[in-house]
Amino acid sequence: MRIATWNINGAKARLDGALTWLKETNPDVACFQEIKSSNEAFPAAFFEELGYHVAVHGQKGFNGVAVLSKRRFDEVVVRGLPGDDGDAHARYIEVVVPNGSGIVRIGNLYLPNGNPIGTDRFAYKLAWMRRFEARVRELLDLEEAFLLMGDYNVIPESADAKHPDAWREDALFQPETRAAYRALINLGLTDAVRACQPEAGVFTFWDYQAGAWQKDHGIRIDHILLSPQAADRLLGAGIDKFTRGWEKPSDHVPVWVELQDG
DNA sequence: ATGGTTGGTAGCCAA
Repeated sequence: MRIATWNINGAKARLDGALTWLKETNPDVACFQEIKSSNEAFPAAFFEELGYHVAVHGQKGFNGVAVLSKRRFDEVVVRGLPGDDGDAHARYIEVVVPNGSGIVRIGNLYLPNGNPIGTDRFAYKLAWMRRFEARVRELLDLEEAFLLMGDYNVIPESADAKHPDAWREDALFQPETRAAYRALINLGLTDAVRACQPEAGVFTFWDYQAGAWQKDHGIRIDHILLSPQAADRLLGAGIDKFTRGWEKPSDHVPVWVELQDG
């Protein structure tokens, strides 16, 4: 089964592009981030027409995540990242979908950007990452196949940026940010794209500004992390770079994995 | 060093 993630940067602005991409690549599951839409305003009916079941954790104007699945799923495990009842940002939704005779759990995340550094926004990013690690530890105890995918807003290594020095003062490339991400990997998760495309210069984001796309000034910040049981089933991973060249593109491109059916 | 662009929403914020 193909499972994909895409920061679409606005469900309304990207509706045509998202539908075109779904028809062209036909993922079994698609996770969207930055839908910038309430649950009510999310255009679920258009996706349902393509055969998807839809679960949304929306927020008007900012943030917001959604999961589309061709296989019917009953279980939305959580809406909103656990661990802080005072956090109103819609940045996490977790579902369980069928995979053959088994199941696969999918956490769809939109990790805080955290800029500028030295502000409460950066502190919020790091606190969010600590809460996320706590959730990952709970999931690992279940010893099941799960994927944690989305816009991590983390550049893991220098090889994940065309010009790493341009990001030295950025929240996405701070030592604390990278250490918090590394801590997740060190729990035993597999970075699917790293495993399948270990070369430098594989990017998922190009800024709208300053001709970043034309100059290939990209970064890799959208990731799919696999539990050991999911990694056992990994057949391939890739990036749909072609969408960045479309009319009215998102500044992010989709990332996907192919998993063996269970 | 600055400004460059896009999206959502209503005179700016977030990225």
